[in-house]
Amino acid sequence: MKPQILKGTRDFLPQQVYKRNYIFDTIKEVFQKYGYLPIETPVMEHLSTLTGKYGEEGDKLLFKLLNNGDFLSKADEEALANKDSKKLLPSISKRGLRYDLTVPFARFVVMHQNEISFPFKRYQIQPVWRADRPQKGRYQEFYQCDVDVVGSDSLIYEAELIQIYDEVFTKLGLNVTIKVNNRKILKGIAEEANIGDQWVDMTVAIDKLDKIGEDGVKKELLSKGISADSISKIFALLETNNVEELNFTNEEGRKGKEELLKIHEYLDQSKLKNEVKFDMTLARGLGYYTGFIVEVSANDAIMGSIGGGGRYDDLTGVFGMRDMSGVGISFGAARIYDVMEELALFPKEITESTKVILLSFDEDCLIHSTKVANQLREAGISTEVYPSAAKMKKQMKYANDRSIPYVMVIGSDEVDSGLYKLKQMETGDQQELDISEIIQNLMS
RNA sequence: GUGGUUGUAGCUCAGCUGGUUAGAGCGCCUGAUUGUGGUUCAGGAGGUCGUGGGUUCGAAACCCAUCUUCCACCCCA
Repeated sequence: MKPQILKGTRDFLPQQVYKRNYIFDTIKEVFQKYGYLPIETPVMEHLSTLTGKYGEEGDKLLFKLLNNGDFLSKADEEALANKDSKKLLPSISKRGLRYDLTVPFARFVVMHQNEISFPFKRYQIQPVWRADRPQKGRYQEFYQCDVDVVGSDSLIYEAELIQIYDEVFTKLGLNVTIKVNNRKILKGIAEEANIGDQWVDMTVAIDKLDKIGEDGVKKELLSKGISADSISKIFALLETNNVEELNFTNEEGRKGKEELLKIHEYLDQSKLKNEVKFDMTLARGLGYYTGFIVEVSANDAIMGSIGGGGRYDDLTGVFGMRDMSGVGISFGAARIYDVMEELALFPKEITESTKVILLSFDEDCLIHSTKVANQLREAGISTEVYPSAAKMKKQMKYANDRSIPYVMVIGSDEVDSGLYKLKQMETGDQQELDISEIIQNLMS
């Protein structure tokens, strides 16, 4: 049998796991500093929990799990006979893999509302699955790192989350641009152009501005039945780069403008290292965002967004809990990884595990090595023993290949004298020291 | 889901319009060096040409299917 891995999924080698953990650890450290609490949810959910939350496209990208047991005997016979997959589905699949962390979180909040205090600040780092066609930086299985707050509509959290983005990416050594906008502004623009009911169409179109250009967007808007008059009004408003200069005659737009200004006021109290840019063409797909929206892209690499989020006024509504406003952001760990790899931003130390390895000349020395190794481990030093008295060249090569920074060579002379040779692999320097000196050396 | 693209040694790739025994570089193994890795030199191992079918006297090459890679769209982290 030929070993194979599913498309869009990957194995992780030790070095890669170290690097990924470095990203996770950095993110967690910042999350915790702002008082966010960790939770986890199952990889599987009721299919009904997931469907209908991500739009029609999203439903297609959900991984569905076939029911266990004799699923065919319970299948919808009519749908089966007609080969109507869509109709057949509910009768043969009741479970699906989670598509993101936000919807399971909404379910979590409703189910545990009496066990948590609001505003509830949580973070969650777990894999999600999408049956998308894979490309570079796009996988079928990938980790998301989400931070959300539910139970408060205070704009302080919008500012806080931007600050978290800034802090995490600064720590990782990535230069990023944090683009912000507000769905209410987009609605406001649509209303100014008298196409309030078509604001979603408009939003989808202008989101593509940097991709298909002004003419492309105009064409798409026309095809949606939006008048040339409305289109010129929309573009007149989009010219504005400064939030303050935006003048709305409708309530929705004014509200969006006020919110953004307030967020900036809060942000003025912190010193951000990265640019926060108001971008009216930022739309973001997910249907449930209602106010603030944000997206992060790396400045020094060509990659889609490496993070995004926004506010959703009524996420828990579908689960029967009203008036629960939430705001959250997500970090795309796999893409951050790819960008950091491309820019060689991972510190060298993070992939180091074993600090020293003991090499022995014969079986007696090997026994002595295990004793020395235990002394080192007791001192908290990560130590390995080469498992046989193979040729020194072979043992050395192993240490070299594993990038173990120090080796100790144990022969009969060393066993007798209690003085061991400690060799630093990078420089090739070798010193003769006793065990306590070696411990001292390796601890520093 | 639509259109395109890719797959040959562990890795990166060459292999002419179908024609003997499928190559290179790097890596790997052994030795030069029986108490010391990285450099050098010598030798060696390693391939169902993604998989299944078809065309042909003959297929890595042509055709079909399928899986995979990457790209554009859609959407998104």
